[in-house]
Amino acid sequence: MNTFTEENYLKAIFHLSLQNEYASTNQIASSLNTKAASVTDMLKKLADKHLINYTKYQGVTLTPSGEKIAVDIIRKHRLWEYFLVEKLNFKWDEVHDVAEELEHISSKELINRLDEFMGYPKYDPHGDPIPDSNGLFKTHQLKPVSALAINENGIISGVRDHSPTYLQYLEKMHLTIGKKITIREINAYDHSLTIEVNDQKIHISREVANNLLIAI
Amino acid sequence: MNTFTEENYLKAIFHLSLQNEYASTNQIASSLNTKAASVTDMLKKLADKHLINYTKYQGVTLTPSGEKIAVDIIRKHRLWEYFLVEKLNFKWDEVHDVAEELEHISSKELINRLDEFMGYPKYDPHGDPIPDSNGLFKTHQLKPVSALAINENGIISGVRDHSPTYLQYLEKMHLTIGKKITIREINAYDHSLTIEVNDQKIHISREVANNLLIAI
DNA sequence: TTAAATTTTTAGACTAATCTAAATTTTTTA
DNA sequence: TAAAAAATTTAGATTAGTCTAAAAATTTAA
Repeated sequence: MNTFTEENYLKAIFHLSLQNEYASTNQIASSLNTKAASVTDMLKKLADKHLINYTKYQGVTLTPSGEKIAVDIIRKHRLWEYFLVEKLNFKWDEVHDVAEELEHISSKELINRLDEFMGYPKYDPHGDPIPDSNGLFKTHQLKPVSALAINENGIISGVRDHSPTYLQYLEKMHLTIGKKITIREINAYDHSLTIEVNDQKIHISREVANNLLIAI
Repeated sequence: MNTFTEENYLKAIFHLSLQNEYASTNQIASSLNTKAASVTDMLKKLADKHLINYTKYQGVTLTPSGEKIAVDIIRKHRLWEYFLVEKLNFKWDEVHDVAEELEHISSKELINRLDEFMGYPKYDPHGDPIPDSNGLFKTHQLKPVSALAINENGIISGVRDHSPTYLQYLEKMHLTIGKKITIREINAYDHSLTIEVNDQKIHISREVANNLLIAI
């Protein structure tokens, strides 16, 4: 079994590798709020355990066994988030920190029964796909709202920013997972948008549109 | 916030103090599967934090703030056990180890919502009382089945041994929480008993009867 | 009531994870 | 393409929790 800290490193490397194909020491340090020197130490340890591919100064990728552990943690994180929202009435902006703790509970039996209890959900409250017990999950194709043209429409299916402030803002604007939106106007100067949701026109900035994702 | 280890020490001291009024270094060591020297170190640390009353060589008791933390952990442990059995269909002999992990999840919000979700249960699957969010709980009066006389009856309300083997045995004999039993025969030689449950006579040893508790 | 047995504490060491400061390597840029 | 900047690693400490072995205190029992 691995420590919580090792699990957090593997998870961070997994997420960073999705964007960049490999993770650098500084990226890992900043995503874990730690220092580069601490990261180097841990990378050596994870490499000794054959969980990452590591060459000094060259960044790291996960080995298959490292990836398995990371995906397992992500499965647990997302299932717990679903549980918190669907069963305990948490808001989608309140679940992250609690799930960060719950994801380290080790029992496989627990997580599989929780999955069953909830009816094998496919997506968490933020639209992120939940890996099944074999670690398999669809990476559904998404694009930002800012990539849509006038009069195009789409279903809100994910977010690129998981911060409470952003999620609270979306909630207030009724821009939640599953909602259908249509682009009505695009401001040529600042790229802000007027969009239609629930038959109402609302105005959102480019920044907001960039972080809001639509199913392709 | 305290570490998992500190929480486990406080919980162990709480449980030992119920039986003995104070906890000794060796008792703590054996209940935590660690060595006396390690316990002494930790006792100093907990005393510095004013969570225990500690005088060298004299054993320890919890201070009010130490007890509050211990009761909080016990509340979480028992609520999670209830959840595992009632919602996720775990057996009563399968929940202990998972609850040992879950009890350290820190969110108060989580545990209070879980409590609400389950309808504020008063007892866990083994009959132990669940403290409420203020740390209050009834210590209901219980006595072992071995203290009953012939033809006396009672409702099974708790166990003194929480080991999986014992719980599995009780389950097999239908000696579960809430069942009504009547004493029919007491063997003068080995103090084993013939008791009636579900209109069936079964035979149990003195040891089994000693660890099975009846409401007074 | 003193010697033996038991319990507890101290001393000193080890591991995991972290840090700062300094050294080294890689990347950028002029 | 060499000097400057940035990124990364090494060196040496620190903290939490643990251990073994030895010393000290308490309890038991002859």
